[in-house]
Amino acid sequence: MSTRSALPPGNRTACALGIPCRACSCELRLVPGGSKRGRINVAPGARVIVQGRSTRSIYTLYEGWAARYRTLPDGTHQILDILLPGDLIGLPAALQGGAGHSVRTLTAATFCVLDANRLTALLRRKPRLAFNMVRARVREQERADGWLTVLGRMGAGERIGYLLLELRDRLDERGLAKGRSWSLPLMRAELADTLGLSKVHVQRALRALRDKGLANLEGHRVIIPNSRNLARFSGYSRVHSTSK
Amino acid sequence: MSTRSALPPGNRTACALGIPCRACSCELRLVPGGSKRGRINVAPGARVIVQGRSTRSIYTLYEGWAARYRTLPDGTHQILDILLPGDLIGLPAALQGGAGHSVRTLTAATFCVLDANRLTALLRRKPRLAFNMVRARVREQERADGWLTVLGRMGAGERIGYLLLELRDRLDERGLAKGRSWSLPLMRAELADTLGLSKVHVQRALRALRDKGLANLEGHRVIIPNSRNLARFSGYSRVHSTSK
DNA sequence: CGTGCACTTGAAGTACATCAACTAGGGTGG
DNA sequence: CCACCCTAGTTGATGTACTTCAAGTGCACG
Repeated sequence: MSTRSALPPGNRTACALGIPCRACSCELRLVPGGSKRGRINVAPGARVIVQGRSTRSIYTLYEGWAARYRTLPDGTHQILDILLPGDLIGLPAALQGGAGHSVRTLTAATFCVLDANRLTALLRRKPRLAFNMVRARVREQERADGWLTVLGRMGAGERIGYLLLELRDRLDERGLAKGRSWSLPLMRAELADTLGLSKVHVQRALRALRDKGLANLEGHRVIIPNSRNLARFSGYSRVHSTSK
Repeated sequence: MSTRSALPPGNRTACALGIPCRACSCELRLVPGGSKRGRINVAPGARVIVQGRSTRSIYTLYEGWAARYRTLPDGTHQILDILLPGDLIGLPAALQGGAGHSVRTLTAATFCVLDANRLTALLRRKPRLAFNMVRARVREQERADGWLTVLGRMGAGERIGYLLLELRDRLDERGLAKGRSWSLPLMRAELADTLGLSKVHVQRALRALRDKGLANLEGHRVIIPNSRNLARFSGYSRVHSTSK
């Protein structure tokens, strides 16, 4: 657990609820009537949210990586989003009594647990909090729009480049980017399920990217020699984090 | 304009803001400090929101169809969503000072215009309104998740079936579905841009669907002989509208 | 020292895109 | 009225990006 980096204290931009944080990204104790329940540690591969089931808790990811995904009738998966420290988890499962997706950890992880009822009550009473959450949801939709475009219109190499650059920027916003080489705890199959490709073809596209000198993924270590080149190639452009 | 159907008065489920409606789906005059500005009529093909530009207004579509889409550097398009009467338009352009997409009308259309500043002020003061909007955004994300899965994992025929069924259900929620035959004001090129396919291949997949007796799209008239069959084929399942 | 799993590479099939030709309405000017 | 064009739709032929099946490698763990 110590090798993975948790969200640095005091990071507001990454906080899913837009609330000033001290000890942790979801420090709801700072809010009157706060609803924090505590933290839980979870092994890699554990399912935190199960497709179709409702929950009485909402989570924020504090440390480690997770994936939000949908399982199809034929048993295949589509990963809808890679979740990083600071991300909010379980809003639909709590608000709508069941989500159309599951969430499972990709690494060992720590979650902050919030009481769903108390959070929704809080949302009703605190317009500022709800407003921040609307803004956060709008921003998430913009990100989803990007992925719709990627899956609808781009080839395998572009998809991989887009994913790598977006992950790097999201890590960077959270103060978790180390430089031009960083660790990506995703297996080939999980990359494939994210990108809408087969495992085999992900492999070939990775090799092509390496041959072109655009990106290098050996083992689980990412090296992007020139991110501007890769951005141009893959059509990625950073979306500014809504300041404040 | 008279042939297109507007949102029936009093329809709450389809109201983008979750507010009881009387004369119109976005009747913000019912809310204290309401921010309605009036309506505008727009010709088919007009751009209401332009990618990258901010707006001082937010809109709801009152009558007609529109498309939310992203333009790529090479000039191609990806349609991110088909907008129907009752849908909210321009939240990112107003809240974030610029959206990553454009919106253009597919038919002649009428929009209700809201003042963005006054709406955001309202959101800050009225937690109930903001809470409703969070719920609406969460539901929209679930819908976007479905499309991510469709584009990532499904073939051409399934994509078309999914689109037709989802549109029918969304029209139905709004009281605009007429029966088993209805009008779809989308050209082949727009279908292609929605589905992440080429115009030509959309054509072939349509023919295959007709040959299988699953769906019939002649001109701009849709006939689905047995929607359960089509739903099974295309992996579509209706998401219940959040009651209340 | 096998046994299993992630990864890698090769060969063959399929679903899609692209290019190109043709058809059918719908408007316009003569 | 017809000759004209313009655009949306349709169909055929060919190319390509991706999938699937299959075999083999390297490493971790008993």
